Amino acid sequence: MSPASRIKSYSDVKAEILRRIAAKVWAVGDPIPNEEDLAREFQCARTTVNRALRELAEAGIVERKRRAGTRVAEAPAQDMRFKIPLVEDEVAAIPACYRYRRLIRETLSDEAIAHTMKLAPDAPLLHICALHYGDDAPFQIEERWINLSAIPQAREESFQDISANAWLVREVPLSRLDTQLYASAASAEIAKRLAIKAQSPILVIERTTWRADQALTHAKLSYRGDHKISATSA
Amino acid sequence: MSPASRIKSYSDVKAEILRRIAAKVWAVGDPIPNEEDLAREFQCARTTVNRALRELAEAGIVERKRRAGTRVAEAPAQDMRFKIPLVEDEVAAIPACYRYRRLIRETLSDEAIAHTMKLAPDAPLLHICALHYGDDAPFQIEERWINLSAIPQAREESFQDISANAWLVREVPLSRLDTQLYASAASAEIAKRLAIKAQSPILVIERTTWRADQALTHAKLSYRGDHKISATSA
DNA sequence: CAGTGGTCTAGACCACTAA
DNA sequence: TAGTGGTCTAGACCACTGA
Repeated sequence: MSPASRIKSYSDVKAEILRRIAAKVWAVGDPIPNEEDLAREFQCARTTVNRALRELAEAGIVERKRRAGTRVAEAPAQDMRFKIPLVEDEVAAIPACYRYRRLIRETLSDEAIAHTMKLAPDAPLLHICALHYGDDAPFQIEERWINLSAIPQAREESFQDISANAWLVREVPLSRLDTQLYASAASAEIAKRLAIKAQSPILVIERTTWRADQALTHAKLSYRGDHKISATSA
Repeated sequence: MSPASRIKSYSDVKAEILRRIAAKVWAVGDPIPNEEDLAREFQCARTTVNRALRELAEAGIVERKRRAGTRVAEAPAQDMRFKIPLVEDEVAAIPACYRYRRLIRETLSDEAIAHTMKLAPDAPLLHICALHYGDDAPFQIEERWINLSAIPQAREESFQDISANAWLVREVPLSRLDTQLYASAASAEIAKRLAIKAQSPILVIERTTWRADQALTHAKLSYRGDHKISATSA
């Protein structure tokens, strides 16, 4: 093998391991040497090799099991990180001029939403519907249901000047998100709001946010069909 | 503050920091103590605190700058990891019986695709079109263009029994992916293949895979509109 | 230019689990 | 039960960069 000429940092170790996998020195499914042996070969501390392998495992490149060792993963890295920024920033990045308009604010109960949020069918919800514009063209419809038992302070907020999304990011940081993404046909109402034809394809993101297994909010974000979500993965 | 009763591991440190952010002991935008001070408070090694903070920074919860210190991030963690598995596994997870059928295999040049792949307009491409079924219902259309200059060995493969996707994962591991995701209306041809009505909404994933800035393949994966992509994020 | 985070080291103990 | 990865420690040097 190569004399491990200048491998010093954990990222060097990562790069060298990636090189060997790409060059099929270690093929998919194959075991690779244990941390101690690699550390000896690369003349570095085991900690350094450990960090390299740990990060490769997080990225899905290798699979690690105690006692069984480390292997090149079978289905490497098919997962991607999509960045879903605040709409404000999304619009600003186009670039376009951002504008926000609240359409609806009401307190109600909704059986279907409550079910999704795992709440009692008659749980009190604050329902907000709003439009986000880019350069005066409708960009996204945000429909939001807030669990008032969990976030009572939402009662005090009009959401006239700040979107529920932005408010929640400030007010209730660090919630866990469940996200679903799918294509749908625009209903008459949605089509009107997005200024497209009824039955046009739209892209929908549905999200429920949780804190400690309690649902805080549910959101349905509708985009025109031509809206593209991008991601890059190493 | 709390006497830092039983904080021993880096994940305890993470949890405690998250707790303090959620409890607004440290509000969004605020600086938090440096690693040495935290290590003293938690009575652990700085390395332990470092790992906790590093992972929180990777997750977007905090922002770190040398000399300037660590702060609670302004727009915390709006990014998600979507897992896009091999179709085979996706179908098996439903669960349904997976079947594959190749529709087209041809060598051609395509200006638009070549442009996307940053190749010469007349670059030779291998074009594969195939259908993935779940329980005999069309599940996904895979259209694939392979850069034959980069992957000449694809000429030898019929893709009759193995999908381009599965073949590529084995043959060309570790490529970088660019992904785009959007909603569209089914063309007559696509509708027929997916056994849906023309103009129905479909979900499209387009992906280009790269190795060292050279495009290897481009893929267009079309799903019925009701197909949902899910993700969870801490 | 001083203080912060970034990383490496060498050694140790532990938890898990496959052989 | 032996071998692997998982983690902690204490100390050190370095790179960056904002006060």
